[in-house]
Amino acid sequence: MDTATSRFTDRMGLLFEAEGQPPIAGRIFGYLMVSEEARSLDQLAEALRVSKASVSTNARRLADVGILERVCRPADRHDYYRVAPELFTRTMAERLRRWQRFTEAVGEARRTLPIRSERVRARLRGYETAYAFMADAIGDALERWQAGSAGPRPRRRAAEGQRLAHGDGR
Amino acid sequence: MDTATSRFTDRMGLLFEAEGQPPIAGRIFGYLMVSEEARSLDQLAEALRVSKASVSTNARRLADVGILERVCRPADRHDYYRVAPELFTRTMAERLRRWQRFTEAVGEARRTLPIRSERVRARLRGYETAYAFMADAIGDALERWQAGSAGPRPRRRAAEGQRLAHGDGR
DNA sequence: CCGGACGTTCAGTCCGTATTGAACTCACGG
DNA sequence: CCGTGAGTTCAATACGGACTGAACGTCCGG
Repeated sequence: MDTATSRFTDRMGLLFEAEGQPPIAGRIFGYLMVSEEARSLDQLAEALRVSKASVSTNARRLADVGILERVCRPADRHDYYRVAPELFTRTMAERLRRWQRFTEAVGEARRTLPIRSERVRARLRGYETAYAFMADAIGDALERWQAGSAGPRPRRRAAEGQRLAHGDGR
Repeated sequence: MDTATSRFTDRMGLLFEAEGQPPIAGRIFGYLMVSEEARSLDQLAEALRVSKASVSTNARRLADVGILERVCRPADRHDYYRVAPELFTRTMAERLRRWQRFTEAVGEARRTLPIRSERVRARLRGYETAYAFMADAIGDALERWQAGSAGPRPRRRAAEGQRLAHGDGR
């Protein structure tokens, strides 16, 4: 693996670490992102210089979450992994679930906690509606995206995607 | 602190931990969410049964990130903390930044890595546009929320992509 | 039946980091 | 000037979890 790719995988490892996940998971993910074909556990272990045990557990976990996909080939005893085809919608859905967990916790608190202050009650209600609003918006956007990208081979890139300046943060 | 509230704060601690942040930070946040008034460091330390040192560092960090707000009262040497008034938009903006960091990493990889496969290039482009699209959608929703929360009941489901003027300086 | 090549599991180690008690700084009041 | 009370900083500790090497189970080809 060349040094540029290694830098990229390490960066992904850091991003994953910042999200509370093991760094190796991020590095696996990064490596598979820039891999043409699916990779076996041995390939991953060798490319990332980590034990096969780590690769095994982490890759499986990533597959459980829906970030990776395990693919088996006939007459081949290896397991291969690649980034899930529906990566974007899956991760977005997962993010949505986290927000909903937060919103649930707030809602349950508002309903069950002995809160005397009306101001606090109003505040909690405000959080609930705000986060519900955002979850709603994200759900809508997801649907729009799926509707747009589900069509037969979008020949032109979605114009919306180009509108946000996200580059040159260096 | 009653047991129900304690359960809630612990739950927040777990949620924060799942996000890769110290549990005490989450518990402070949870406790302040259901507090009528701002709380001093001592009050927090006593309510959560943790050292004042932890409360000090964690509360300050939360304030740095914009989740809490430190409020000083005249003729009172205590520091008080409360949840930031703009909590929702702040956390949402932070989340947006994280997505952009990811998108940046992907974009940089696409531009600088020696990728031979055209399929991989296309895949990375796809990620970029997808995540940029979502960031855009979230930005729009945020603006709608901010515009609406000042006025009456912003309850509105956007059926199709509706573009509002971006004022993006904040 | 073997032997080898897989992936998985598990005890052990190592490292980071959350948390703490104590020391420290600083401002104010007397 | 002290002494008190506030927040901060720091060295030490405890804890969790990531990672590993080795053992294990399993399937396949011979």
